[in-house]
Amino acid sequence: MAPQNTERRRALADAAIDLLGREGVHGLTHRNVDERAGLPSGTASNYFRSRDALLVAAMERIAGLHRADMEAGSLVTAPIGRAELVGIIGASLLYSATEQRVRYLAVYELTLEATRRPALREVLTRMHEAAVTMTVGLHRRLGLDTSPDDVANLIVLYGSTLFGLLTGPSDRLTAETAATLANAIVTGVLGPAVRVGDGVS
Amino acid sequence: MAPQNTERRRALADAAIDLLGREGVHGLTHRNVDERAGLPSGTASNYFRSRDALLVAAMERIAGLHRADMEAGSLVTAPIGRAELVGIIGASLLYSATEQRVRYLAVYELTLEATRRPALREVLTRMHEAAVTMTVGLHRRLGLDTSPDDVANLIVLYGSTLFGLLTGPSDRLTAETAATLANAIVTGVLGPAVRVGDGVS
DNA sequence: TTCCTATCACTACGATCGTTGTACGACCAT
DNA sequence: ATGGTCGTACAACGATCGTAGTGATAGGAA
Repeated sequence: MAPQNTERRRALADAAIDLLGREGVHGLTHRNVDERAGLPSGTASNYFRSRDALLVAAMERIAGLHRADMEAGSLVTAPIGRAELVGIIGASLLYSATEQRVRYLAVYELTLEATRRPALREVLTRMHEAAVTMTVGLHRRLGLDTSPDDVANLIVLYGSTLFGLLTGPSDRLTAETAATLANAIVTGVLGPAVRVGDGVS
Repeated sequence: MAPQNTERRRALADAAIDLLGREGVHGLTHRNVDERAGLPSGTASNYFRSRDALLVAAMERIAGLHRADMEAGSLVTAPIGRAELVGIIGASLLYSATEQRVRYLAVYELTLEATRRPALREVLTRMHEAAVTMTVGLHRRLGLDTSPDDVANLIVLYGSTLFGLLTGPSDRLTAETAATLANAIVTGVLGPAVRVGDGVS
């Protein structure tokens, strides 16, 4: 019988995330999760009956953490312009690639794994859709009229860029690089310079 | 003693790549490689004494294939402009994400794994440097004076974007998306097009 | 020919994998 | 207190893992 104890489930999911980010998919085993969480062996296997369930739990936990981070970060309410958007994106890139490095490495491990696991893919898709919705709302609150399509493109490009930042040489992991990339993302998606009727191509 | 038979090594490396792309790092085992290559079990273990060696071999084989593709693709010698560069990059993105999907999924599996394996990381770094050198040469031959730094940025962004394309929903895998992304990459790195009569403030 | 050496197919080993099952203990309604 | 339910700890299963080692064989040197 699968226990419900949510606190312990969370602890196990956190351990799984840590494991994924540090050791990769290949290192994610029930026993390793037990060990990393400091719980008696067999516990993870007890809560998540299959390896698939473990992966899904990790992904869902990350989704929760990501959402919390986004909500905490959306305290900026003043109307902003293009430059400030670039600033926010750049800062977020740097934060995710350094402070939350392990977490987002785990995300990309799971992203790759989702290619072959329908269960994971579904969670990932939902997470992406939620992110788009939230970000559109955020942009509105910031006084930006970015279209949902453009927001989706920004998010995809953001995610891709973060991957590059995480896996690239560590000397590239600077505020400067992040700023440059953020500018490239925004300029690339939204087109040059902010004008009334913005041009896409 | 480790056999040298280069043809068989290549066959095994190809099987490893296929396995990485289709089943992920977790699916790469000596025995699976044997099976996929249609060789008696024990062969892969014979040629590549450790799992690490297998991963490195796969990475190096991909580097070779990638280089070959690049050289084959650089037959375009006429001087080109910004639009044509975008076209080439877009076509390349689409080709890599569809025709060579498995190969490049393998690349990203290895990229993530390189985070934790010095041997792999070194191969990957060399591969990236070679790509920059080659691409700079290609740009020169095409009549473009893109700076090495910009080329490096283009490559990083290209790689990141390809990751996004490979792992995103399959309905995004179109020539149109590829073209849009290619334009975003070029515009983002090289800045907005410098055209006469363009409304750049 | 005969010997030698490199290459090969194949086997063996201990460790660890994912998963399932069972027995103990805490808790709650009665 | 008692009976029953649920969470937990732990053991055990067969399968598969990474790796090392063992003969057999084939082709050139002597």
